Amino acid sequence: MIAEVIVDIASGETDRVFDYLCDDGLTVGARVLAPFGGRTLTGFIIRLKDTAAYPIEKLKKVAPAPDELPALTPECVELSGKIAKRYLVPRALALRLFLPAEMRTGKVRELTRRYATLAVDKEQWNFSKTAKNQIAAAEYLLENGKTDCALLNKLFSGSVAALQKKGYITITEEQVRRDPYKTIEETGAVKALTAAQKNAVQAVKTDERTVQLIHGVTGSGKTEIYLTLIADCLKAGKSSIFLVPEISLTPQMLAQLRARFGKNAAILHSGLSAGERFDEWWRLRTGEAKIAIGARSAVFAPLEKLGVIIMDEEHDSSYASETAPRYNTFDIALLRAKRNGCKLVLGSATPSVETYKRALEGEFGLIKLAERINKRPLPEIRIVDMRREVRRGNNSAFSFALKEELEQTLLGGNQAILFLNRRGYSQTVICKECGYVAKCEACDVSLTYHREEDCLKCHYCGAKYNMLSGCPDCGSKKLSYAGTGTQRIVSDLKKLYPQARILRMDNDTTSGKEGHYKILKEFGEKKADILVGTQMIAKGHDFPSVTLVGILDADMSLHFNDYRSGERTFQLITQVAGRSGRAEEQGKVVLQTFSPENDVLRFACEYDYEGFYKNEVSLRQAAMFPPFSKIVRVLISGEDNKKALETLKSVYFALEELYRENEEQFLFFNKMAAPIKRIENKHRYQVLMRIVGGELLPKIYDICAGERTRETLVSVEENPANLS
DNA sequence: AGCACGCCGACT
DNA sequence: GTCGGCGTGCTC
Repeated sequence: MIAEVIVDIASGETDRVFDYLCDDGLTVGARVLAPFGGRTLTGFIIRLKDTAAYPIEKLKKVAPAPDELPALTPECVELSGKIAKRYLVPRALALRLFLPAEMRTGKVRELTRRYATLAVDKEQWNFSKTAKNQIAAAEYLLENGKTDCALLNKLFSGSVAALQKKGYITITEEQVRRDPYKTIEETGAVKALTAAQKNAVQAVKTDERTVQLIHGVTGSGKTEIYLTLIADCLKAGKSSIFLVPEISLTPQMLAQLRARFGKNAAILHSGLSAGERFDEWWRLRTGEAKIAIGARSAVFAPLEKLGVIIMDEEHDSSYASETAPRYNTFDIALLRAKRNGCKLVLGSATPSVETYKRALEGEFGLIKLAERINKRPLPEIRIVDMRREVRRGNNSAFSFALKEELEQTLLGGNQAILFLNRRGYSQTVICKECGYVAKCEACDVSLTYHREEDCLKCHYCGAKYNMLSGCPDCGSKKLSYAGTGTQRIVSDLKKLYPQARILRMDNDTTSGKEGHYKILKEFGEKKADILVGTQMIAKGHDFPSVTLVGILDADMSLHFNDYRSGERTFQLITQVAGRSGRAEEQGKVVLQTFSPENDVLRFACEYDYEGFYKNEVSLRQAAMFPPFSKIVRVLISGEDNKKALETLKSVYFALEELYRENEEQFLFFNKMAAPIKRIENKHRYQVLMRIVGGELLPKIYDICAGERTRETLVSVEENPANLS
């Protein structure tokens, strides 16, 4: 047999099929050891055939890798091809997505355990009278049968070796899976579904459209719908993928899944040890577990016969990959759903504008859950005008109203969360007196302050503006272009409330994966009164004692230099508000802003998604931003600046031809340095386009695929989540 | 990605 | 005269 093999080297030069001889019995998707230019590499069989295009006498032979099954399913192999093409990455890189990283390094192996079985009948026993432990161990084996050697040694102080030496027992080795759930308490019984939930389940199953969007307010019981869908698949012998945002993989959720599905569920998350992740992956691959739960990478779970794919919190930005291949979880999920003939269920209280539009237009099924399960009202959101605070002489980060509420909360023995919205390094210029925000004249997107050039830039068209010396609207000199950090907030709070216990959670305080969890746990155990943090505290845990949420600077998100800033802000406020008042007591939210009249904030305060959507969609249409157009960014990066520039020029000229021929489909077309000019010593340039209609995209991909060189990377992104 | 092959400057 | 710099090409 001849095997087409992709060698596991992520480079353009080796990114092609190599033919090898192979023994029968090897299948597509199997990992192999391939002799390649003097060394031996791991490779993947992507096709089997009888004849080779390459001279047959020059073919070398692959050896099978020691896997218990072919590492990849045929579906994975197929999908990797599409991913490589779509995201312009070497096939090897696309294939790697489907394997746990641990498998490539080879450092982690299957765990085996030794078991002892009695080999001699009791009549033939001939122990010395002093060997009390050996006799006891033998008796134990007689009674209990096959026993773990480690246990036997523990019970009868190291008698295994002696028994083995004398031939009384035989030792067998068996593979065991590591158990990552030791610390998870199983809670949460199966709850009866409400009529609305039953209808939703039914609608998902009967509607013929592949994608189904469940739009349900916070607390409308979406999780129970997901679990029912998964349980039904399991009954039918089918598997499921349950995708959740990065941090939402909370202990509560894990406990529920564990209680409901036991060992049928495999959890893939970053908190697992390498060995655990490896074993969980294999449990899915062998079919021991039929449910994969995890963040975006779980969309690559090696499951066959998929019955449903669920994407909870569909709008969450963590579903977009930030490293090559920069895939969109939704796109991959849709490919898999179509190929498996199963449903892709999206769920959110605040769907992304794009998704909701497609649902309204009938492309996706739309299921609405308007009522909360417990019928309790959502917390009241109170807008505080920070301009007035400044005029009244309050220059601190806390409004009078917030301070009042904080005092009430502390007095009542409850907890508060203060939310600070600092995003990356981007800085927006805002007038502290009138709320004016510097925006691009051409794009209607907030400008970003660049310190090194002391200027303002638009990240969508590259336009440069001089830094303002005062507010163009009111003339005030009180311009602010830096948000207050969490550290500063905490020290101010300590001065205000010396007796309060305060926890801080941001990138600095949460070292490692355990960091988040530890801080949240402490707060959950009421070891602190106030939690101060960035967006990472917006999702996740339920804190029953939290009755106050303060959003300190809603503007930071509102005026972020992204056309989706309104959408993000609405989502954020809804999510953060959901943290307040989870138990008996009614929760409150104080929202501080310099733009209190802003539509997005108004709609968010009333939990009016429909209103927000209508408003947002008309804005997007007027400005011709997605979903009415597509932003396409071609990013060119390379260590050698000269070569990167050469590639940029070459890409630009090739694309320019396309632009000239189809000018009516382009709203914008230009080349520029990327907003972050260098990352990891790689110089970055981009060609930015805004196009209407989808016909040009494949051509853009084709052009860019041909421009990849040895030293420069070319990637294409559609509606990138950020333009850094 | 690596490794070999191959063509030009500073040394025992 | 050689040792070694890393530019270019190849790996089934």
